[in-house]
Amino acid sequence: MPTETHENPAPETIERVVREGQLDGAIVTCLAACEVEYDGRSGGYLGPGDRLVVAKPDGTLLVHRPSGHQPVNWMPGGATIKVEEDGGSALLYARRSNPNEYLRVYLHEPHLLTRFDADDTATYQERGTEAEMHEYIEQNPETAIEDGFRVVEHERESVYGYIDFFGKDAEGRPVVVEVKRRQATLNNVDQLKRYMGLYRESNPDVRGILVAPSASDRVQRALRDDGLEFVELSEFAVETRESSEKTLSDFL
Amino acid sequence: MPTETHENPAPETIERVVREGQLDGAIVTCLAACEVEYDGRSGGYLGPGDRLVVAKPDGTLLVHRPSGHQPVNWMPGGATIKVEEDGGSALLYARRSNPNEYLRVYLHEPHLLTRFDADDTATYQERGTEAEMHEYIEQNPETAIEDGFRVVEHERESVYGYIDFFGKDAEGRPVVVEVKRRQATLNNVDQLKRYMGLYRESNPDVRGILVAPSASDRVQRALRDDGLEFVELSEFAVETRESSEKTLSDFL
DNA sequence: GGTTACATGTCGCAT
DNA sequence: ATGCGACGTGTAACC
Repeated sequence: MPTETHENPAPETIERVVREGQLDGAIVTCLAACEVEYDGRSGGYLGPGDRLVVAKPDGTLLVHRPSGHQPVNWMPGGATIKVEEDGGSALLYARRSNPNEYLRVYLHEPHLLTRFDADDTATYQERGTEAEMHEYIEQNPETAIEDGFRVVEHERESVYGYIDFFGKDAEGRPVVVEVKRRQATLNNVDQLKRYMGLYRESNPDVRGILVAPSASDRVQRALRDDGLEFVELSEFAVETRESSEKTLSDFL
Repeated sequence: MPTETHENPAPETIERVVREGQLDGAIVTCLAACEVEYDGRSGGYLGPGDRLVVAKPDGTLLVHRPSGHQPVNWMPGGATIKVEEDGGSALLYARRSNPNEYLRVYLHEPHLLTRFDADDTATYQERGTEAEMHEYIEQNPETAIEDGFRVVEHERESVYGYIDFFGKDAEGRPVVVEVKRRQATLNNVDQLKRYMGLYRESNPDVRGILVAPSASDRVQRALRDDGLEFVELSEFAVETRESSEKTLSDFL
């Protein structure tokens, strides 16, 4: 049994289990009434309440409330986690530098402490990233962008940042392409405009294309107003994707 | 005791505890060897391994590996969580629409199942947000920005969104101020440029200032290239903030 | 370690 | 519901 549980653990038990867990590579969780205090890039205080506290062996510390996707407080991996005594109860204390931050969890009523010697070597396989879109464009430039388009350079570095694709159209005009995997935003238009600034001065003929599965009217209008273009790559839209209810075997 | 634990729970137990937890507002966690499958905005597959699975009563489902701040897979709040039977073992199934997504967690070896009737009504109190920086600028415009600067309008609404500060300099020229609480990015430059576009047409004299604790050379150059300015507000840099090691009493 | 840009970002707010 | 910007964003890639 790779798990270990302690009901209503004493402060010394919490101290020992957390310390050993950090050393042995085990996940330690605590279901507890607690109070939380954070200071660093920002600062915050959370009054008493019941939460799930998770201490991972890489120094990650999470405090989860009964609702919400995100932890209300946390410390990213790399922090050092310790347990101190605070007036008869245990205090989880995580600290890191760069930036200098700390998180304190006062475990007023630790109901359940668990240790899990988790062994997890699998690598996560991901689909549908922007990288896949890039690959598709690189291998099907004419289908993806337009007839006669060819890629000259992928991920071109410039003074203003990285350009997704730099290419030429059928008539030899230079084309700057910015790719987004989600519906395009005004920020994305700005980003393309920023890159355009590099080329328009020396060559007013340069074209700029924003490639995305969709774009709002406002974005499409902003593009037109600046002489830029939008190419809809609907193959990568989420909505239109068949929700095929794959089963596990499809992934193997 | 607001917690309940089940060692090596049977699929029916998992089904019951998760279902009841969702109804009663309890956090249910499971330490288990599992396999995970996700499809929606992106897609992914994670082979067998030991993880911490958390089901919150608001529909949040989290799968945490032994390291890393973020869950490897998740479903945000609002999803419906169910447990199905899959060849003798339990399958946690979360689904939501808009966007259409699902997450499946095949609990091959559920070591420990816990239920926590968490009662958490405290509100999180935050300090050090961008709002504080705005307050500082509003109350110390000349120290923060430059001699003779005065705020005409805070959070001015424009066609393109809200401008942090609209003001006048010592010579009466209009000034658009964009405030960032972290090191400025190229995106922030873009944003300021977008706002500037509104005013430059009618008044080419208008100045644009990006205020942030720091900015890279490239960002400063991008600003200069567009006739914009950078003001370093180092008072709000995290590094220089004294890490004063407050205690709990300081917050009360 | 710094800079840059992506992310299943999530979250909150305003239309 | 959708659009838009902030976030203690985290995270990887590149230098």
